[in-house]
Amino acid sequence: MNYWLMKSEPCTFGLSHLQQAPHQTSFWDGVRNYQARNFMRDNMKLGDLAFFYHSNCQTPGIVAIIEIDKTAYPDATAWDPNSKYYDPKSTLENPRWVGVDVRLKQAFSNPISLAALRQQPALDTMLILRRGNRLSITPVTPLEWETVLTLQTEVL
DNA sequence: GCCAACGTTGGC
DNA sequence: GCCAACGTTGGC
Repeated sequence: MNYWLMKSEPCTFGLSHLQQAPHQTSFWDGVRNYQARNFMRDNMKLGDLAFFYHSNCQTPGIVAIIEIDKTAYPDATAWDPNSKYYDPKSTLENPRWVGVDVRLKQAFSNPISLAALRQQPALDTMLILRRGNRLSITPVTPLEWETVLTLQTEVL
């Protein structure tokens, strides 16, 4: 099993959207970066766990744990001319972009802020904390995963 | 709103 | 294949 961190702007798709989705499950669409796509397409397995990270908002940070509910399949928003994710180079025969289904596993009652993550020396290696990193999907090591969990004081 | 850092594009 | 220009990201 693998661990991941998946980043989203809460005004576009945040924890509240996922909580209100049927079965608290949603297609993770709109990824338009090849490296992030390759992680989803090639490495994400059913049952993998990911941190749900809110970016570009008042308090950036990890707000929940989500689980990969369905492995990668074509992202239909790339075919929709009315979508802001439209990409004319993605065809039905040769889809360029993919997404996965994610299911909410645990919403943190106390989200772990970016500032709190930065205070942890053990998390220096986390890609999300690396200077200039912009990848919306990044792998997380088991050690990093456990370290983040220890910061989550609220148990259930 | 600012700006550093990065990815993508396209001319050559 | 190089690289300048441009667009985007995202913390602050």
